Amino acid sequence: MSKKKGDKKAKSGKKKDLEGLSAADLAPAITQAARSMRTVLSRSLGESGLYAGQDGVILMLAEEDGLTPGQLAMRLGVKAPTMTRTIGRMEAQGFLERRPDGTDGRLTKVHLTETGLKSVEQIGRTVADCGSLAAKGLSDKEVRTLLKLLKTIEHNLQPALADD
Amino acid sequence: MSKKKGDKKAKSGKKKDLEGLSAADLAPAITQAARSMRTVLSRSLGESGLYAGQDGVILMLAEEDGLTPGQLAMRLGVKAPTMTRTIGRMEAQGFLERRPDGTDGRLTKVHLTETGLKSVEQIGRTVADCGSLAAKGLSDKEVRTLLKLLKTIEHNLQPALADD
DNA sequence: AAGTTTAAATAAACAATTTAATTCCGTACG
DNA sequence: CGTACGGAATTAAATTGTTTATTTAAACTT
Repeated sequence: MSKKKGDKKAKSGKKKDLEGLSAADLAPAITQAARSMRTVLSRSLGESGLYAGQDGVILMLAEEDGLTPGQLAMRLGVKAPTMTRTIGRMEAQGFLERRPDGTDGRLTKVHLTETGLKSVEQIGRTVADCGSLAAKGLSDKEVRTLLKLLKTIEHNLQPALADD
Repeated sequence: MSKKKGDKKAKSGKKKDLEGLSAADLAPAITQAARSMRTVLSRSLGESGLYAGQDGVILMLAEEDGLTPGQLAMRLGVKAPTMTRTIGRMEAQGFLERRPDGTDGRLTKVHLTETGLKSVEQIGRTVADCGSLAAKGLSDKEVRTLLKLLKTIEHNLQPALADD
C-alpha cells in the first residue's frame, strides 16, 4: 500500500510493468534519457576537445560550409544567441572561423578551419557510436520507430516554440 | 554525390522517408526533442515561479518528504553538485527547506515548505500537460512504446555513466 | 530622399549540468 | 586513542541553453 507500482488493474501482465504509464510520464522520461545521452556523448567528445552541443555545429558545417549563425541555430534547433556564443568559443578553440558576407553586411558566414575539417570524421564516429550504444539490443525497426516518435513529438512541440 | 538523402536503396517507399536513418541519428534526435520539451516545459513552469529541472525535486519530495540531496540526485538522474545548487535556489525561493539529520552529521534532509506543498498539484498538472501536448496524435500504445524504448536507452547508457 | 520597420548578430543575466577539488563527519584500524 | 579511509555535501570552474535588450544594416513606405 505504498509503491503504487502496478496496482491499476494488473490486466494481463503481458509485457513489462508499463501498466500505469501514460503521456504524463513523457516529459521526465525524455528528459532523463537525453541527460544520460548528453553526458555519455560529452565524455567521448572530450577527447576531441569539444563539448556536447558543439558536435552538431561541426557536422552541420561539414555537410554545408559557410552557413550563417542564424541558419545553424535554426537547423540545430537552438536559439540564435546560443549559437553566437558557441561559435565564439569554437572560433577561439580553432575549429571554425567567422567571415563577413560581403554582399549583406548583416550576415556572418561560418567556415570550418583545417583543424575543424580534420575533426569531422572522428566527431561523426563518436556521435554514431553513442547512438549505437544507446540502441543496443533494439532492432532496426525499433530504432526507426523511436526516431519516428521523437520526430512526431518535436513536430507537436514546434508551435509552442514559436517566438512571440 | 552530395546530399546522401535517400539513395541507399529506395526500397519500397513504404512509410515515410525514414529509409536511411539508423542508430547513428539517435543522439541528435533525442537531444533535439528533449531541448524542445525542456523549453516548452520551462515556459509553462515559469508561471509557478520555477525553472525546468526544479519540477522533479518538488514532485519527488511530494512522494517522499525528507530525502537527502544525494538521494534526490540519484533518483532524478542528476549529479550531486547539481542537486546542491538547485536545492539552494529552491530554498531561497521558499519552496523547500534544509534540515540537519540529527543522528548523522553528514546528512542533510530536504523538506517541502507550505509553499512547496501548495505548488505540487499545479506542477504535476503542468508536467503532465506538457507530455500530453507532445504526445498529441499518438495512441496510448505508441506512447507506451516510446516510454519503453526510452527506458531501454537509459538502461543501456547507465553503465557508461558510472562514476570512475 | 528620409524615416520607419524588419532582420541578423550580438551582449547581458539567469539556470542547469558536469567534472574536479574541498570540507566535514563517522567508522574502522593500528 | 589517534590516525587513516570513506561517504555526503558543498564549492569552484566551464559550457550549453533560454529570455530580454541592444546594435547595425537592409528593405520598405511616404
